[in-house]
Amino acid sequence: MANKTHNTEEKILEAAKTVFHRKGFEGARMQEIADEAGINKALLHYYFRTKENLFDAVFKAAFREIFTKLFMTIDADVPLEKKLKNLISEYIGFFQKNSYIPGFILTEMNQNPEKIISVFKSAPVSPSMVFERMKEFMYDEKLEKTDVRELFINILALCIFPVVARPMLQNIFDFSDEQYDQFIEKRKKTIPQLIMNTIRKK
Amino acid sequence: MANKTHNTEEKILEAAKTVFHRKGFEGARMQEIADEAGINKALLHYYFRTKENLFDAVFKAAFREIFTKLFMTIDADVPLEKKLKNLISEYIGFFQKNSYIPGFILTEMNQNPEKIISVFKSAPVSPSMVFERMKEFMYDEKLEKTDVRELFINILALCIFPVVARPMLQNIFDFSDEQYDQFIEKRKKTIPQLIMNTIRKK
DNA sequence: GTCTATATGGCGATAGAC
DNA sequence: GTCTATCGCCATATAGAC
Repeated sequence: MANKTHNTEEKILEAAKTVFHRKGFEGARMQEIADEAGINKALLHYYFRTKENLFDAVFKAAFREIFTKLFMTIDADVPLEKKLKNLISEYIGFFQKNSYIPGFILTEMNQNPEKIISVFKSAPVSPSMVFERMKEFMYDEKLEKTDVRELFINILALCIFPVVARPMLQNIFDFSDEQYDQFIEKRKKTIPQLIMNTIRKK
Repeated sequence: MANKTHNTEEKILEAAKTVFHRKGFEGARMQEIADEAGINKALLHYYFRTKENLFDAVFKAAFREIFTKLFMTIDADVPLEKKLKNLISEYIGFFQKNSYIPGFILTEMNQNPEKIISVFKSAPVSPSMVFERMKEFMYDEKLEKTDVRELFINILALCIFPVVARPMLQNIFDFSDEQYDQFIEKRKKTIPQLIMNTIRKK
């Protein structure tokens, strides 16, 4: 007979994910997480002992998710232009399904940088690995002299900002949810074009 | 003899700005704000009654600051290419001096979108005014067929993301504070080039 | 207007029964 | 493993003297 450890633990993590993503560490309430999971508050502490432990688990998962995705797409064996297109398109697609993750990471990064950086260093897939992999790949191609760091940041900025600033931007443009989704969808094509413009052999 | 209302009120606002920018609404403590202002906790409530009132004042100020800056630069009477260059360069310069503001706005926007949107609507300088002004201006020029909304978002993304994601990026690239500042400085030139590439008559 | 002292409530965490 | 009840603390907010 299987005990209920895994079931309950996963329910808790799922609930914690929802609440932490929406409210951040300081804003989240253990009671709210318990309600979301359909269990008692004491049980949260039985499984994770402290709010901080629970948060760490959620943050690490979010972090792994977003950078594993980046890594996989960069590592595929296809030509540069195609790869950039895939990278950007799949990355944006990922955000459409996981729109809370980027804001969550940026928020906690700004409010507790030291702690968050320690997560970077211990992570199995680190941002710097992703960046190094990208650098290697870029040097293999004959391209316009390009600062790869700048390229890296530009791609992330163009993909992530529209997701994170969505409440503001949607309001400015007076877009419905559907219209904004379509707008993002269109960027899967326009961002690769914009990026290729900056690195293509003249 | 002037009473001390304005002096004290300004001291409080200045202190609250510092603490809220660093910790966000939930993370900030009234005691910490009082200490920062060199006054007593009870006095905060005498002037602003609730933490929320105090926060609103700070948020509105941050909001006004960032969009007034955008508006001013867009509204200057110079040719397009020059204007874009100024806009981006001055906007980035503004962030170098006010690096907490973008992260602060994004954080609170993600954690309480409804409330934040109400600030947008009541603000004297609204983001949509800035956007409309930019749109008018773009149509006066003969340019590559361009979605002005997309252009607007791209500029904001490229300027703001490196500031907001600084803790992560600085860690990835293993940059010192000075090196990262230089890196941002360089973007005052490269971002306008990149943007002009996308809209210049072919 | 500014302070000290205190009320009030909520939150993370634990004790202990089942 | 899961629950109810409760502790102890800390944060916002108020009362009231000066």
